[in-house]
Amino acid sequence: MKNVTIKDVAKVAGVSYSTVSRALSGSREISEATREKILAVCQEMNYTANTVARAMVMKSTMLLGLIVTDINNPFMSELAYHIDRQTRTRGYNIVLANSSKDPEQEREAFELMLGHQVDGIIFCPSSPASYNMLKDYIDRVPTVFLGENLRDIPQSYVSVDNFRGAELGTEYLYGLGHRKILYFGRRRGSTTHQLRADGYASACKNLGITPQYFNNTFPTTSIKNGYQLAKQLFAQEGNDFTAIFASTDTNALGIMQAAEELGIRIPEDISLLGFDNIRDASLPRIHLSSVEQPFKMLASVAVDCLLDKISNDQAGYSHRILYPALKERKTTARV
Amino acid sequence: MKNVTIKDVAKVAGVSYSTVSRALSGSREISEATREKILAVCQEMNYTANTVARAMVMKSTMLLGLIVTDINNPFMSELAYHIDRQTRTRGYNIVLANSSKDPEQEREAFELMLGHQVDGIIFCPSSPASYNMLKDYIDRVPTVFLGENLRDIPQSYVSVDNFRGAELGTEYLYGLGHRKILYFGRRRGSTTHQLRADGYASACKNLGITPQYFNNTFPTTSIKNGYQLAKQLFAQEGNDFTAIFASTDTNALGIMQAAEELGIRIPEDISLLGFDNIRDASLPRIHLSSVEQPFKMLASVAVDCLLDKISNDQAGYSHRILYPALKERKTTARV
DNA sequence: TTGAAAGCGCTAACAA
DNA sequence: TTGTTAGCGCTTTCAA
Repeated sequence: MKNVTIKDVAKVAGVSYSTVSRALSGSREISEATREKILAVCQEMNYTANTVARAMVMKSTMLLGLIVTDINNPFMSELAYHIDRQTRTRGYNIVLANSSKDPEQEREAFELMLGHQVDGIIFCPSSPASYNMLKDYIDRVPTVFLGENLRDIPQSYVSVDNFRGAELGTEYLYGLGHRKILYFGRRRGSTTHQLRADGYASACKNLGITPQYFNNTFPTTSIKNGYQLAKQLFAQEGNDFTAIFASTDTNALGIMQAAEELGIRIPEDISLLGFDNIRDASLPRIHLSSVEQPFKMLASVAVDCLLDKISNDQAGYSHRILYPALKERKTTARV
Repeated sequence: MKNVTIKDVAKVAGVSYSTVSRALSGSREISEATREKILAVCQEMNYTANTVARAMVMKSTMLLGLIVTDINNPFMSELAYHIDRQTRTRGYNIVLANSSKDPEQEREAFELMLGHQVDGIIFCPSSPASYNMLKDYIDRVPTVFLGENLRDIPQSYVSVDNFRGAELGTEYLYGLGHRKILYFGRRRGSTTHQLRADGYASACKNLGITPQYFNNTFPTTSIKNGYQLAKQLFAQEGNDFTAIFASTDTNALGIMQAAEELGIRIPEDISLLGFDNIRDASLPRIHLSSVEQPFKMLASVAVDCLLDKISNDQAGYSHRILYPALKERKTTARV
């Protein structure tokens, strides 16, 4: 399985190997005749340029690292898909790593990416705490954080406007006639979640309604956790709400599952609104209304931001906050 | 952002750079004292070995290509997750590419992977036709096909036993009392789909029931296509079945959507069985019964198979066919 | 046990 | 327009 190199091509074409390099790189300092001859030989010999060797001298691998918590998570695979599309058209390839939300694995992933000399990293952190832990790495390679709002951290990140999204959702529910809205899944240790809870609180205040919270006691958010939480919620006395605003779609799905078991009808008995608009939300029978993260846009802004950083070392950093939109489906109804 | 190299370390440690290399590679021809000193310096200087340079001389990048049709597809992201886990523990990283089921993009992906000198490729082809089209590439790099059964093609692949899976599903439905079972989504151009349809036919024959088919006229399988097909199915005259066996879960989801619109109740009016057991099948309100692909096992067998091939060029090829299992949920009921 | 030097496949500066 | 050569960061003989 010996690969054919530029030297093999040169030998066959009867030129020096730097001439072959020129032909391949589209240099103008070469005659049209030689170029064509060389290109023909390349074709014939099935020559594929060795990007690794090129990387050594160019100091660019055309590889971008993508560190996600879990590619299996629809939120992440949605982003990954768009990131791959965006970068491929610009000649970059993606090196993927899952962190499983484990800081140690995040560190490992960075280490690996650096070893592979990726030109930059798109990093979906497991929590804002990742920033401090990985600061040293981030100084060594252009990095943009994606998905998590890191507030005033001096690094580039792109995120949806979580505060505004929560306001939007609350206002929407209010518009449907709901006055008793429970915010489900407030969680510590995540700026994103903090902002969402704050947005909800702010909207409640403006609307003149009383905020109610049911907190997420788990360190992460998943359907399963949402389900267990929801069971607790529904089991407790004195509930008084007509709508639930779930902090994430996965939480909302957990609520649906609990409601289903308990015979609580959605939206007849309570309305349910999610946040993220993951693919699952649009599935038949689910039809989850949700505050939408503009995945494609998030991906493309993150990619642009990273490539900017790569081509211009001194560019500083930027925080790009995108607007969410409301996706109305069938889990929300007028009171 | 200049990276520290082995030479920088050597200078600080006061040794030659080949000594540093030895310390790092765990060579025994070095004194314990020097090794420790060097390792300490590496630590202190934040040295990360340049895998690219190492790859040049070792002729191994420790990179594996993963070509999927679409990482956004739960079937694929499921596999990708497990593949990443499996390979990471063995020191490999994943370069990801989406083909969008487009043969031209598959070719491009191979070209890119070869350029990056990946040590091997796990390839989830869009169709069996991919094999012929990409034969030349496959000769140049260890490759294993995943997900699609390529029958007697002289290349390694790992796949579930689609024939047996379809038999299993049919038998299960029969056991529930169903005698009129419609096979939904038979499609040309995919061995996988052919085998599933054949397995169904075989089971029908053994069971003494009459097979009924509703063909997929689209070139691909998706919820949307399944939905459109199902609308056609339900609109036609003379339907006579109590259960539908969908060729894939995505098709089944499409059927659910159509049934929902039309007020057809599942499983009260008809039972519905899927194939693949993608993550969506287990969602609340969906509860799709399905023939399960053992994703984790598929991934780990594919990884083993590929690493085998990489370490032993002459290993020939192998076809690994895994057993499916039946996952019973709530879309299937006794007649 | 350590150092010197060749070479992996390529690009780019310099010569011709 | 083309060829020669140095060198990217590393591993690995071969000498010392």
